[in-house]
Amino acid sequence: MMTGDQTPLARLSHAPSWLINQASAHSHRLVAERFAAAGARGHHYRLLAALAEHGPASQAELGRRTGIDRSDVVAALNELAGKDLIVRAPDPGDRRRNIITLTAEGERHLAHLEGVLTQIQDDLCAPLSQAEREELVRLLTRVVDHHAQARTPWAAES
Amino acid sequence: MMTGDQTPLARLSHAPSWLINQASAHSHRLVAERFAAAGARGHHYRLLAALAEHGPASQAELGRRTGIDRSDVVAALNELAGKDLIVRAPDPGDRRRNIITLTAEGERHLAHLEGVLTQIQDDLCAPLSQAEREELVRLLTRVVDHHAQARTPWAAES
DNA sequence: CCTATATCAGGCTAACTGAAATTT
DNA sequence: CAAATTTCAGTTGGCCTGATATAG
Repeated sequence: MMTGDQTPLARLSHAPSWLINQASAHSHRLVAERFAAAGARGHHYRLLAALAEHGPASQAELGRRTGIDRSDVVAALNELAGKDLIVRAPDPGDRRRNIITLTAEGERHLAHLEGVLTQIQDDLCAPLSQAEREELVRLLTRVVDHHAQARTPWAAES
Repeated sequence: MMTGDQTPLARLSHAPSWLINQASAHSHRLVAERFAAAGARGHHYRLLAALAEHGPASQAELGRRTGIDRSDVVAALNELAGKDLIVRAPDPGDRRRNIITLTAEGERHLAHLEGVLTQIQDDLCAPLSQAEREELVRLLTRVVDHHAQARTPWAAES
């Protein structure tokens, strides 16, 4: 005892990069826990959502849409295919590619995960008002877009 | 060709948890790159900063201050001790503990890392005005505090 | 010849768990 | 006895590189 001083670092705790990392750690834990309870993991949701939103695609396309690395796309799709949530089929028009398609079961699973994610957002942003949540989204979007653009010049805006 | 659709997911891209993770990934990469160039890593800075700010402490105390896991504190302190940036000494008043102290070289190294971190913050928040940066810090602080408190009730406010 | 795709093998950091030995 | 501290061994997820075979 005699410590008593458990306040997090004063200077560090005002640093955006520290705050973002801390917030990310909490978000990450929430996502991991809740998705694990639903039998999924972060990458699974991203891939299913990308398929639902923009339709069937090659694996490379999915990687671009979701920001998931090509290697991890392969592994995650293996798991999703093992649960019959997606189907891999060769592209007749370009035999290098696999066309990935959502199955009916994949759509059901995705719908379930959407609900889980909504709850996660709500818990994560619990201390913020609706207006503040929107402001947070707006600010983070600017930051993320700025750096995403710097890293992937091919992803130029429309 | 014919893909053209490289827009990130519309729904997902408005989700706070996704944005926070993306922002964290960018921040993480910046920190890793810049700190690696300075011969350090994320945990090193946090530990050195905690020592500078609140003075010498046991390893468990450092873990609480910085949010770094007990196991990782051990490993990071080993590396810092190997560079003579900190000193481990047994606590005469409680022989379970090590008292960790910054060396003069550790203070110099920390000062250097502070500069590196300042630059990182600036690059990370480049697209935001000063007022927006403060707002971002304010919002994230609320979120982080809320979840930190839920997880570590021992860290009650003063 | 150069590029794109899918795949595999593996590295690295961060977050974490479990267990042990020691001390309080 | 229970609890705290340090330490080690090991897992997991996410991000990443490099190499390969195949196809455009």
